[in-house]
Amino acid sequence: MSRYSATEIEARWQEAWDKAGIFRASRQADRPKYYVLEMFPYPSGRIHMGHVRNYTMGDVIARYKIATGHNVLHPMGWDAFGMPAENAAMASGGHPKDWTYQNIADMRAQMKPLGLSIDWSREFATCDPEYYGQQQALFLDMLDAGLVYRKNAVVNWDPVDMTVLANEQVENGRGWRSGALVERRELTQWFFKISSMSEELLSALDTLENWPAKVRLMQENWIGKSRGLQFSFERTDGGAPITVYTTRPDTLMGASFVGISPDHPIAKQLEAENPEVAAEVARMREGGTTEEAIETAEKRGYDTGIRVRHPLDPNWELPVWIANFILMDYGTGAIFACPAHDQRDLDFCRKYDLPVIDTFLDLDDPKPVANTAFVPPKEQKVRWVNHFAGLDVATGQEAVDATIRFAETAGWGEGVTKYRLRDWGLSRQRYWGCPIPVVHCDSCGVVPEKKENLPVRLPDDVSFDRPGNPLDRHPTWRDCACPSCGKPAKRETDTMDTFVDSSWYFARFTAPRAETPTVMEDAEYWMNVDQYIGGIEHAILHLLYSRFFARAMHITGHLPAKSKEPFDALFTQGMVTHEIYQTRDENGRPVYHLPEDVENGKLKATGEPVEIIPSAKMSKSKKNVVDPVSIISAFGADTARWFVLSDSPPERDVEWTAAGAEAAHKHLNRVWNLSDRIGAMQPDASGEGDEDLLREMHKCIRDVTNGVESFGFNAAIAKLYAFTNTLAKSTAGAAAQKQAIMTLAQLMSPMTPHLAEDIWAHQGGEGLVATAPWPKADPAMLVDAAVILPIQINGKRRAEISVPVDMGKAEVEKLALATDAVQKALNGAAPKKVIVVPGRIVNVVV
RNA sequence: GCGGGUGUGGCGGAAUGGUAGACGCGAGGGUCUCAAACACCCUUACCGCAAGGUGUGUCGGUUCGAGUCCGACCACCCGCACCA
Repeated sequence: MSRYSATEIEARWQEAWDKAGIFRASRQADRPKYYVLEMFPYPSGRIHMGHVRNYTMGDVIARYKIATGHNVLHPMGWDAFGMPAENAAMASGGHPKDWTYQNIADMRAQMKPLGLSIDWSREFATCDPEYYGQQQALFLDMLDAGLVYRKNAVVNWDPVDMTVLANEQVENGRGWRSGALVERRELTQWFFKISSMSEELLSALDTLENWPAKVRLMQENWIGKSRGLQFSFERTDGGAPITVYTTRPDTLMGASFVGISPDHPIAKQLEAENPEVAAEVARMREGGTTEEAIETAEKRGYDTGIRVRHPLDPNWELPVWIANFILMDYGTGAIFACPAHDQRDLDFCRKYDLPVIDTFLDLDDPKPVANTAFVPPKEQKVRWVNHFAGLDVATGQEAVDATIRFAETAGWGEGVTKYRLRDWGLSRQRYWGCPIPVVHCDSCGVVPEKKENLPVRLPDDVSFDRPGNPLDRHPTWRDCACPSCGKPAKRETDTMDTFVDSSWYFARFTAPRAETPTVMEDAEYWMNVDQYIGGIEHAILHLLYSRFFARAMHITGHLPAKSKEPFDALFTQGMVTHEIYQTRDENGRPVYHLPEDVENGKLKATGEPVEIIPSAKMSKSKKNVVDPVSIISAFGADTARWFVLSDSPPERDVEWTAAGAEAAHKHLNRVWNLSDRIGAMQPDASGEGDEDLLREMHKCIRDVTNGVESFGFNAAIAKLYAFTNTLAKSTAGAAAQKQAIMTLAQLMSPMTPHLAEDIWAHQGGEGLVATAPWPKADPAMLVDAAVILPIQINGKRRAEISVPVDMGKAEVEKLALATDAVQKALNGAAPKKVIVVPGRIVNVVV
């Protein structure tokens, strides 16, 4: 008898797959294709358990699809541009390129032992000139198509990273990577016209049926479509009218004041002229922009002294206030406040003693607003106090529509649809990114580089001893000839946001070595991604940008029309979490400890007890990390794969526990021993219960297949556990047991491919289990001859009977009524009602 | 504040409106062993000696029957842009 040695068999089978080339994808018109993709990693240098979980899920799908006859594309690459490489270069003096490629080599070496069914021949990194050169070509095509433009813009400047951040990359007023307070600066920037597709990107969300509803909703909110009324208030001093946008124009008769943002041109003008305003506005701008700060921040306002006329009553004058809760970059940066129906406005008016006017009342409880604004859902009917368009009882939505029509007819306002989505600023003042392929010429202006000169390569001879962009201070790289007039000119030194790199890599995988961004035949064949898998953290940015890019690539002829939505199905997996072990230093500050240094709640080294903090996402700072490499060397890849799939539903977080990992390993050992035992049986040995075993086997095929198809990996694994237990206890003959163990190996092969392969070979299976056709459940074997029916009395289970599966309702009822429990409950009386659900249950109502 | 999600044993979690707690962990008991480890077997929602009763966050409702459907509420988690 031999022993299960994961290290030995895993290396052997990986070599066998490699040799057979079974994961190499090529176009085959006669087979259905399947493209499965996991979000590609940033090459940090170390894989973590989150990667293992992400790639294992994709691998299960990929291997299952291979077994069901699909031509599978399952590629892998590296999201390799970005600031950590520059940070590392600044910290330790190396070159971002060397750092990145070394990390890629390290990570690839850590990933390969996982035994993933990846077509490594398609691998690329976004920092390969062959990739970013094609990205530059795409950029030029998009420029041609009017999808890229330059404008002066106030940008978020990160003073630590010395770079511009997209609005979306600013978190609570701080840079999302550096955490530094963001400053506002004006620069000329390149923008993608993503806002030109707002409506399209919004309405197409409805077609993404196989995306999580949550992600679609997040994108919907991000695009932020609203319908409202735009109109102007005339100033009594004859100054330029103040234009406001409102989604509740129906409350105009409840207007209390006009509010403008501290960044509104009028506020800025007053700020420049009047020191008192300047001081007040400065106070409004300070204070955190965090949720908490905003929640607790007091409403602040300043009466400008400006007065405006109400559009419906020239004698009605409203004051104009600067208010800290009005944002300049939404709508027009000016509003009218209706305190009766907006809590913010109400708080403000109570503070500054401004009037509160009810415009509509609750039908059931028509009392005036006191200190809580009356804000019913827009679908709720309310009674109007004084509606200029003559409404009496109507919903808010009806009133909004009526008001817009009224204003348009009267000519003092217009209905406007606005989107919150803003254009995507892509310029970054960084070295380690894709150079923007344009040239600045004194005579010709901004000139696109010629395609034959692509890629515009990053120079290698750069240093990072000073902050800022080394391309700016490079002695020769900037100098070039103008592509248009040939005179000396300067290259653009900005590089692209790394979100550009990840916005089309999925398309590049279909033709990774092509001399054009894509090849239409390959894109036609392989696109779309049938199943995309990744973290929820990319719900908005990456996925929205990719949707935009896919459309842009269609417009520029790089993708077929069907790829406008590039990801047919999306799955967002949960995180891997772990308990946190903490002690405190002499100053009471927390000190964290790696799980491998802790045993039974004590530090291995000193015996000091640790405080155990409930599980959280694995993070280096909390040291609650488990290194996949050490798990693989201790237990093997199959154990790690099995465990990350087994304990929780894939969309939820899974808690890594040492006990769980050991249990997974024990189980795989048990399966291996089982195969060993069955292999040693006399081939013609007969036994008891062949049919029972095979029936269970077919049920297991059905359940595991359903589980894999529906991302119920944990449920599929539970069924595999149960069937293994059944097989271990079976006394069936050798032939049945052999069939059972081989089927078990096949069903396990997407999750634990190496072990499955070894068992398959041990049992004399033909070829590789990786390419063996997926087993089919025989419907006839799924139906049991007899079924146990629970008997309920008034909905409570009291007894059970065993009946043939095809027994008629009347007969079942007779048997049920004859049971002791029912007889006792009836006590001679007739039942009020008997419900018989065939094959399920009998309920007797007494 | 707005939007979304989740609440089931000691723990992770199963359950097309039909036997709540599959499967795993942990725990307890046993076999083997000089002993331990490994392995294997049994038990394990709670209360109760038992009969029996109670149980899926809380309260109500629909139903022959509710973890599942409906209403209100509570708690926790996630996202967000005070979005007019």
